Amino acid sequence: MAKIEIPKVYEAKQYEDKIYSAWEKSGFFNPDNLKGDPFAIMMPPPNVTGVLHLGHALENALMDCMARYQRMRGRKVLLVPGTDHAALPTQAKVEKMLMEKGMQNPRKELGREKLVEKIREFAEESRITILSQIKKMGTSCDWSRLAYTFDESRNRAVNELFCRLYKDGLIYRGYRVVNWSVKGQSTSSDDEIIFVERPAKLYTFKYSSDFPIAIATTRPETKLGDTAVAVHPSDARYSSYIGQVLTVDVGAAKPLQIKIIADEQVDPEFGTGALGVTPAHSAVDFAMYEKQKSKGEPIDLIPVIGPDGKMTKEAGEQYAGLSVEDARAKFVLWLRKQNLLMNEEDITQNVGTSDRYGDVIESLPMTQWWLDVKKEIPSKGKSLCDLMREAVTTGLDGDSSKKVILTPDRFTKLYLDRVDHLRDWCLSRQIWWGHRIPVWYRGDEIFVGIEPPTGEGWEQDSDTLDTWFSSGSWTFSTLGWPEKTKDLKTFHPTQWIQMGYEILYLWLMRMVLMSAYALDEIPFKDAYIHGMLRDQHGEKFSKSMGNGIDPIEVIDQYGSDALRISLLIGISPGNDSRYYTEKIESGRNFVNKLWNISRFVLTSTDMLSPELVEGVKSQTLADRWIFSRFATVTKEVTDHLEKYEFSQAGEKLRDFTWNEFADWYLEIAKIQFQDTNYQLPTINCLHFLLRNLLILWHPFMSFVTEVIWKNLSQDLLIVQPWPSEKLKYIDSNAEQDFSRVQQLIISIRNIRAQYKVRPDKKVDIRLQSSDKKVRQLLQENITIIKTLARVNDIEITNEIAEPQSGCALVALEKIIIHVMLPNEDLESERERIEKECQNLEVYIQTTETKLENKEFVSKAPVHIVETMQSKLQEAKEKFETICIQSKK
RNA sequence: GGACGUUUAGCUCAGCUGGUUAGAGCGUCUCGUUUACACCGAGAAGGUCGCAGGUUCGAAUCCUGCAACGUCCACCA
Repeated sequence: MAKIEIPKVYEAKQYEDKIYSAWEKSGFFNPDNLKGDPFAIMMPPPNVTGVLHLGHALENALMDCMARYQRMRGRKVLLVPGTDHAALPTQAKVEKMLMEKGMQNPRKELGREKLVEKIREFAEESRITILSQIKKMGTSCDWSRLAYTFDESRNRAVNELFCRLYKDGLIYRGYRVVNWSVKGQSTSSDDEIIFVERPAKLYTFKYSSDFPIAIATTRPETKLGDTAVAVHPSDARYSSYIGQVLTVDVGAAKPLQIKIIADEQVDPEFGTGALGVTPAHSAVDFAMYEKQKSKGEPIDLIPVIGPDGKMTKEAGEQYAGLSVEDARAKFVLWLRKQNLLMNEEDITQNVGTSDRYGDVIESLPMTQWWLDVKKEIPSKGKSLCDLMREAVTTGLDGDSSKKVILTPDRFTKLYLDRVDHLRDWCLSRQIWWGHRIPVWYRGDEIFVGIEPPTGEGWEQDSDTLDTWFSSGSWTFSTLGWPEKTKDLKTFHPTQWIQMGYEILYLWLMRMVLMSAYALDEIPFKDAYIHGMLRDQHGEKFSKSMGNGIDPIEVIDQYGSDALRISLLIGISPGNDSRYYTEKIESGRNFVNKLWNISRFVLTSTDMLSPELVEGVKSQTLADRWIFSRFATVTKEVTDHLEKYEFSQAGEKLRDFTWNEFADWYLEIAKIQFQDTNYQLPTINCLHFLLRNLLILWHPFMSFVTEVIWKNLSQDLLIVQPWPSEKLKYIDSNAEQDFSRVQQLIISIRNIRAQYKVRPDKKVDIRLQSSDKKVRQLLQENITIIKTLARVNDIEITNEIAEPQSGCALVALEKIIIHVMLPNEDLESERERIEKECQNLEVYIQTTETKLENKEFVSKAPVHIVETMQSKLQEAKEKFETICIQSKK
């Protein structure tokens, strides 16, 4: 059989694309071609606002590692790929691009149809890029089930959900205060507001000179729409005024009717302890407005700011049409002139801004579509909030099999806190890129339905739905819901999902809500929450910082596997991690190491028949040792992966591969090749271990393992069965014995290095042990010791010999090593021994003290005490031989 | 104002339910062109585990307090 030619260096670029197509062609990405219990993972669909960044590379690494592991474990794995149309962010992005190209107002200039077309073009381009990037990352997803949050079947799911929720009375149309972006000319949800700190002025004033209560505000211009003053019910200063209505004229269109109301939420300590209530322009004040209404003591609501961000007619002639800032200045000036302004104070305040348009969010009253999260669902007797709470605590309906487990656990608490603070969700957006609200109007008539109504004159609501409304149904809309498909039955609820903590509220909660409502199911059993990827200084990656890194460039340079392994190792769930060049270089180095390990195994041995590999028989100590270690590591890696401890699994596997298999076993295999008795079994061991290592590594480094595998088998690695925990290989005697030999070799190397013995110079040694078994062990492994420690002559003896001059002395457990130094250096040898003796003395002393402590001996577990005793004994023996003997 | 996270070797981080003399990668130092690999090999140096208390026979690990950094939340108008 011809020898195999394998290049010295693994060039990832040459193989990756070919391997990916081979996988695709094989059909194993599609669970229909697999057997076993279903295991579904839904890919968090990347937004088509842009292309993938390093964070996505981390996500793909996590998902694909899990998918491949489960597939090899014999599960019917479905990983659904997809993208998100990201309604408002995408429209905002395209509008911005159009404006940069010179357009003033894209919506006006293009109109609905043309603008949507522009956005679609952009989105399609992004989608195509994203999908190809996912392939570059090696993600083993089922492309036949590719989904898009904005495609037809997802639209059907969205409409169906909307209609059901409407029929259950959970979706309603209401005139309420919304978060309004003037720049974006649209509402946004509470979750899409970013609070930024900025300096502001807190003005304290009275509405009129005879008004009994002063109020404080940072938004004086909104006070033109005040209809109440709220005080704390137990605030003695103001209690006598509660219930009174006072009329003031501050220059608004009509004199204001200010009612003094009591509200628990007012902080008597802040400002004057009285709050000017502007129901139209504050969510908090609006809540008071509603409270008053339900109490039967209504107050008015006067919008003084319009959707264009300008003051309205209600604000009064002199203010109408002014910008908020101008109106504020003018109103403050007026207050000052009237001598009503009592104080001006610089403070910092948190102001909400639109996450996409960046402008300050105005609170305005508008008629919008809302989802009531607190209202009882007729058929269930509980609210959507209740369902969300149940899903992570008791399980839905108290069924613990319907419980979502978050990893790490601490996110459960954050989730629950959030559920408690949830307010009704504003669903409608005044943008055009998105699922159009399935509601039609004709005069006063309203029609809500999946299909448009029949008859003349109906007009569909021009608004679209919040983008998260469609992503919320992702786990089941991707499986064909509302049809009762086979996929839905097989794969829902899904098993596992991963996502960053930044979308825990935005997405995870909404998926739980939708799934619990529509299917009475949780969307997934396990959610793994990962941290954010940051740059080397711990800064967020961002466009404006210019520190972005293109994952595809990294893959081009270092390979997909190197990127993957460097993202997976050294992370812990929920915590941020840093990305830097050294990390990926060491990933690349390891990939190459595995490549060269394989190169050695494959080129230095002829190809073997599979039968021979299966019938492997380990013979030597080294064989038994490496098999035992392999079995232990297999079990550890499996256990870690079962617990989603990717990093630890990878680390253990790397340590085994590099520090044990390559550094020790491979070197010993070279020695065993020299002996015809061991040659064949050694080759066999190498092949067996290589095969299994490739399997264990496959979830972490899919490409390179598959490339190497080609040399071993006709079949693809992707569906090879995961090695069962070959516990029969575990051999603690072999591990102990081998470790003795290792210690010995390391000690000799150590002495050689210390005394600068040239590498080509072999030394003579004498090994003394009173233990017959140990002497036998040394004798059996004498060739290994000679070769790896570069030793010429070894004398193994029972006799306690006087150390000769020019000889270094090292004591190991049950072995004393005499290394004959070619160049005598008595001075440094004495120093070395003295240092060693000091260490031993300290250790012996502290250990003896511990063991003399009766409480320790009586209370500590037996094995701890026993280990300590034997360690002490050993140390004492060492001390005896080295320190006392050498002093003679 | 709350909540959460982080603080371990020069750097980046592991260390699960408390138990051998605290680990890894990178970097540093010394030596090395041994036919798998210099994207390598051999060896070494380097840590009072943020601070102060407490619980315990025993604490990096559990409890309390404090500090620094970070993140999220909240209506301080």
